[in-house]
Amino acid sequence: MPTMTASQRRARAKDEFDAFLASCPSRQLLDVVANKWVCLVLAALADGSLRHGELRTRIAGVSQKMLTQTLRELERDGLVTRTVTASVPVRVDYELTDLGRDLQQVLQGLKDWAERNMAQILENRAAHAALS
Amino acid sequence: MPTMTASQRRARAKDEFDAFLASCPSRQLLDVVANKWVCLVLAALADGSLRHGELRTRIAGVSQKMLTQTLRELERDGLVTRTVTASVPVRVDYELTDLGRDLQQVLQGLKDWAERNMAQILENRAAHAALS
DNA sequence: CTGTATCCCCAGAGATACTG
DNA sequence: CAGTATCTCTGGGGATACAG
Repeated sequence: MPTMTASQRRARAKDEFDAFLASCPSRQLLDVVANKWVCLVLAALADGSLRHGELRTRIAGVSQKMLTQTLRELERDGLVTRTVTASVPVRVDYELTDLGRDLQQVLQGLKDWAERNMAQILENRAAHAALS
Repeated sequence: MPTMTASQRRARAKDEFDAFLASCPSRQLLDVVANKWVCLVLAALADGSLRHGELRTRIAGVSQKMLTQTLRELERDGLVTRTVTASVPVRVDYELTDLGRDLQQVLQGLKDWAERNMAQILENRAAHAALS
């Protein structure tokens, strides 16, 4: 029964391959931090806990949906804590855990690099566009 | 003429807002490095130049299309150089520029962090899943 | 070997409206 | 205020075929 066998084999191979990839630590971290909003939330929380609404204000451009979604991920991964204060209205604070703060330090390195070298990159980009 | 005015205002506001955001250096860098393939290519080139095909082999899972596309971006931004050796068959080598090497150093910090702490994150994730 | 051109699909992200 | 639930739609990215 050759029908579909080729594509099935490919699908199978791909699955095994994906499983292999999924076991690489740095790729796993990439899946977490190679995400705009994750980086921005961690940066926003760098200097203290913030409420949901404060985060929304600080991180210009984030939709309410993406913010909540990102916070859920970070909470699940033990990078931020979520504290609910039962009052009216409800108050929810988010704060970096030790692990989260540690990761943020590393990300801060990236931010510093950006501030030092982004201009150069833009310059290269412009030069490249000019002669093309 | 109130018709469409509200949505037009919103669209206008969004454009201005996007323009504002686009001027932030760290966000600009995020647009570059918050990309799986960019990180992986830079990592692959960390210890020397590689040919197109070698990159393809080293970076498991990258499609030919995404590899070329990523390399074009990196070249445009002055992070890698592309050297064509006219022969049969053609040989093309890619190598980090000084700027690219510098950025890679910072990214390496992320990789190191991943190797140290990814297990902890996975543990947190599992614990969180267990009690939900 | 290296790279371009096409087609196509679906996950991701925004918009909107509603609940505790 | 904080969060959930849907709907929609685009564009990123894989597969494929072809070219220098």
